[in-house]
Amino acid sequence: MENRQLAETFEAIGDLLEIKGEVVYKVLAYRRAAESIRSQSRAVQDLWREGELRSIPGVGEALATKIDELLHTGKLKFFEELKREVPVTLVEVLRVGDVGPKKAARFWKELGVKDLPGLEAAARAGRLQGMPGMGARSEARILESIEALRARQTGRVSIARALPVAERLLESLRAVPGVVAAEMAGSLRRRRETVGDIDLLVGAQRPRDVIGAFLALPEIGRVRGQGDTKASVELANGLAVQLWVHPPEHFGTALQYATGSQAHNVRLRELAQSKGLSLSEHGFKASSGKMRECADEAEVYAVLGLPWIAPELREDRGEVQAALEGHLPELLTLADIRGELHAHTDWSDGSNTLEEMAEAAAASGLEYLVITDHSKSLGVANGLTPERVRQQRRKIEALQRKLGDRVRLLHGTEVEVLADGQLDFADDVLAAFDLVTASVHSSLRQSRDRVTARMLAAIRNPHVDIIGHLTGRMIGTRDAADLDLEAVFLAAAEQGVALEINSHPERLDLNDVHARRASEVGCLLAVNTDAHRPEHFGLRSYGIGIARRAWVTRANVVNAWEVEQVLRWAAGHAR
DNA sequence: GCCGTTTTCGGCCCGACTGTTTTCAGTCG
Repeated sequence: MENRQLAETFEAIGDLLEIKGEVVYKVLAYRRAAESIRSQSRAVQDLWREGELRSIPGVGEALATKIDELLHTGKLKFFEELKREVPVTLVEVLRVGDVGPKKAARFWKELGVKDLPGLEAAARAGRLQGMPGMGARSEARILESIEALRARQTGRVSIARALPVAERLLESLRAVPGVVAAEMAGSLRRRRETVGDIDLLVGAQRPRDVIGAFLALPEIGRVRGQGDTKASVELANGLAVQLWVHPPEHFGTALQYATGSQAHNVRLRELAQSKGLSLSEHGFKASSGKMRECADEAEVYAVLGLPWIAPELREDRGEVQAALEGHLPELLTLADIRGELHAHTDWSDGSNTLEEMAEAAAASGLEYLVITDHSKSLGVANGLTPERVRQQRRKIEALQRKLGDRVRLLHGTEVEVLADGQLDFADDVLAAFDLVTASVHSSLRQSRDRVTARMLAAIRNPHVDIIGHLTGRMIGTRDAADLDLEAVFLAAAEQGVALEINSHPERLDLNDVHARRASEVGCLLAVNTDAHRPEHFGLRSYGIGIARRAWVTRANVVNAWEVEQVLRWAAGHAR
């Protein structure tokens, strides 16, 4: 059983317990454990075999026993009994805005509502209004929320879709009179791979004026709520946006609060309490009632005795402890990247010529570019035969003479790892490349053992330098291949083979949790764009976000090295 | 249900907004 399934089980238990009316701290304990399991860099199943379940934060005696039962039998009696008590389909009702555990429980007990269609039918029939504390407006609001939920399909959107929208909104807000600062916050600022909504924070003396100006923007579709300091809207394009406005004097605490994550904020507030302070978005309140405001975010951390923590780390994955101990990593930045190791041209499935891609690389400030067109078996991508590989090499050499020292071109390949684990080029063909990336594009649904064996075979081929987009997942559309990641990471570390963080926003593969584990066991990484056209070089910032979320530093990122070091490594890491 | 340089028992973050309320519960982030 995978971490994701364990986390989902505990999450469902938390929801059902909450509907049942269990004490809130027990509910929170299940949720915290679920989140902790989700962000575990190792497979819980492995920890279980090693008897290390209790090392997972938030897992105590009771939950360790439950994990043990789940992994032994695939089932959990406690959960099965709970489902007999409370219909598990009620969990979907909680996803409706303005419906929480209390209302869900009452709809169920008093109206017999067991699932989402049941709730909708009850609302349409006017059966919700008239219940204590519920009027016609509450009922209409719930119907609206159900429709919004259906229209959005999945609740989360790609960071690449949300980020440009957020930037345009910030530009509009900065133009509003009285606005002295406007920043994005929330999961967007933390650079999660997908975001549930866009969170924006503005610093201004007269918040109400800013909110009025914001609600008048042409992009706004529907206003979900508004007050003196915050507004919640849905844009015409369906994205949800939240705006907070605070006076500049406490912009720092407000930005810290709005950035989250919630679990990170809870840690900070606990830390504040231990110093006799109460931390909120408005500032630190001493027991005397005296407020200490922070205009700057770094000051918030300083008051707590911490160095500033980069937003990408704020997931309650050990960053507060690391900050307390002075062990925060010096994170990779976009400026650290010197070269691109994975790019395609019209020789295979890219859109542009060698020369156009080389010019674009030079223009974007890259020192070197490795051309890695596909190999012959990837027919849909017009993969290269060995003969075309030789032709391409001559072209690249000629182009290099023309380019001079503006950008260094290297000849590489993205060679297919075939269904049987063989590579798509013979060893003598592979040996002639400057750099070899091996990737899987098909037969991703093979059994765990077979996919893992293919990857291990590729890693152990002495010519392979990098494994491209390891799991093959496409966010929201294709699941990751079932792989023994731990075995792959250990083999890659041993062979000195680098693992790619593919920056394409639909891939982001490795993801943050996996990249962190790979890095922990000593793997080299490469933050590549897999560019198929010049604009794609700009996607690297998304890969950098993942690398930072994975606590990655410059030293073990191959394309942060100078080109000569890359070539020495490519020539010599195999044993 | 978890957890411990205040504790192995008694705590467990903090505030805004909404709707339907004459003072607050529920939801959300």
